[in-house]
Amino acid sequence: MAGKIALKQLTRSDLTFFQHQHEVLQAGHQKSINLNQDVFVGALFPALPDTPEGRSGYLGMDLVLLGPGIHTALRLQRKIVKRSTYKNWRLNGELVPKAAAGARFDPLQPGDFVVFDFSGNVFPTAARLLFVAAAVPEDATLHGILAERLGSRKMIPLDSSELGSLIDAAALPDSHPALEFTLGEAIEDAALGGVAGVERLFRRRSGTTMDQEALQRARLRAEAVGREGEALIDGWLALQARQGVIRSHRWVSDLNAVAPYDFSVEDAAGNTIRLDVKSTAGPFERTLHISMAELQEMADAGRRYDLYRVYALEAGTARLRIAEDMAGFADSLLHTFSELPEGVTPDGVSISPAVLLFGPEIEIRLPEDEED
DNA sequence: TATGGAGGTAAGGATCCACC
DNA sequence: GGTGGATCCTTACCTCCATA
Repeated sequence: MAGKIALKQLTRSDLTFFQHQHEVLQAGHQKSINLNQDVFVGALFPALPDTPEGRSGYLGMDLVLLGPGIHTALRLQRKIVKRSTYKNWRLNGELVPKAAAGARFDPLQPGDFVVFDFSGNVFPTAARLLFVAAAVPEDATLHGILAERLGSRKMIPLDSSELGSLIDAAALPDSHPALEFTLGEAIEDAALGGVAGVERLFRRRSGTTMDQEALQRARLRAEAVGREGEALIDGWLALQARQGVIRSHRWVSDLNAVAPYDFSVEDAAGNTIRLDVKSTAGPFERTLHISMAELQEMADAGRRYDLYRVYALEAGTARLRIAEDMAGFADSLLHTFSELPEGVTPDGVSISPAVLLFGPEIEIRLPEDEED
């Protein structure tokens, strides 16, 4: 996940977000977690006040709650609101009921931590929340490290690499949900069949039931991202056709899921180009995977085959870089594979985008009527 | 040191819903 | 329909801190 990350120390009133603490702490009627202005808007979403969503003061939100300690993810729908009279945005809506959460959040006390990982570039559309409680033995080391990092401040932004370093330093047990933050890229890679991701997970994790759940979530997410990326390119190509940049296009994989390419495009000169879309919500550099069938199709010298790298993908927006005419590259790989012993055939390859010749970045932002 | 902005807390009003 | 409790939302006020 290419998230915007923040670390916050929980106050008494923040903990009223949970039914148990709301009853026990008697910390007022507020049922929300305060999102400090300087971090939530200033550091993470500076353009938010200028968006219709920001002006509406209402952001619907899918939440995945992780921790404290070792628990499976709890999914909820809540909202982040800011009325005109509010000073801060607040994660609000409804407290987390005991019926849904059991006793897992009961150990949380004022002074404990929550790590927010928001999805969304301009405004948040979803978030993962990792709760870290001093009273939970599995969290104790990480709690100390986060306390030292936060110092006297109440809420700070973090980048993913720094969060990864903090979590690594805590030497958490293999099944701790915080590892989803450091191993998210590896999980996505493994879900797509990447060898590097599998190796990294194998080194760090021990195949618990939580791993299966995380992997399944990553697989479903990767599929959804792939589909969303193709839909976005479909809309973008339609726009290109209307502007006369291309004559027409056809979304082939929408009709035939096993097709070795995603789109067939007729350019302005009437040439047919096949193209495959590789999408990620993460950064451009994330490893991409090409199947053997796609490689063979690429190597067909009679027709141009382009690779579309869609990244930083989120609702209706993404960035795109295009590697044109992959035939030579695919041909060289297939030549290498021909040296393998008879009866041995690779299923596909994992490729760092750095080894391909990509064109400049194109920002894709479709008008609302182009989405879907 | 004064001031203003932001964070945290708590009081009270509005609304919903179960029960009679 | 009336009543009362639970829940949710709004707002006021206190405290802290950065800045001039």
